[in-house]
Amino acid sequence: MPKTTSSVANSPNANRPLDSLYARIYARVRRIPPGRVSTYGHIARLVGGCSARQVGYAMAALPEGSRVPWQRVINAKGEISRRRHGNGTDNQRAQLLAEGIHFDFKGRIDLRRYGWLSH
DNA sequence: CCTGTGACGTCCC
DNA sequence: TGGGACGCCACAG
Repeated sequence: MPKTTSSVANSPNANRPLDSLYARIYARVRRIPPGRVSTYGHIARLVGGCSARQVGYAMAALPEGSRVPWQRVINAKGEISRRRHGNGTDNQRAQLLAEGIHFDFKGRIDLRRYGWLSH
């Protein structure tokens, strides 16, 4: 067994997905219903043992066409977080609009209205 | 091993 | 209300 921690997909726990941290993050994200959103930090606290940044990494690591509703995870300010590489933000906004989520004039989502928190 | 980076969050002014 | 500084930490090279 190699000492170094490899990537998620190649991790030694790959055949035990529910034991991997990323899988627990994904499981939590899957529970956000359509038309609602949660935040990176909130998911991190619910899962436990990880930071908001890691949740962002987990979302970035999702393969294209994943069943995980990553578009429902936004930042604590109610904004769609900007990718450094690529333009996935437009896609995310379009998907959320399609779910009936309203963006204010500054492009933000009202978490008091759409936030799926404490779940 | 060391360093830079990033789909974040909290504080402070 | 807004923007910058800083903390954070897994990953990749």
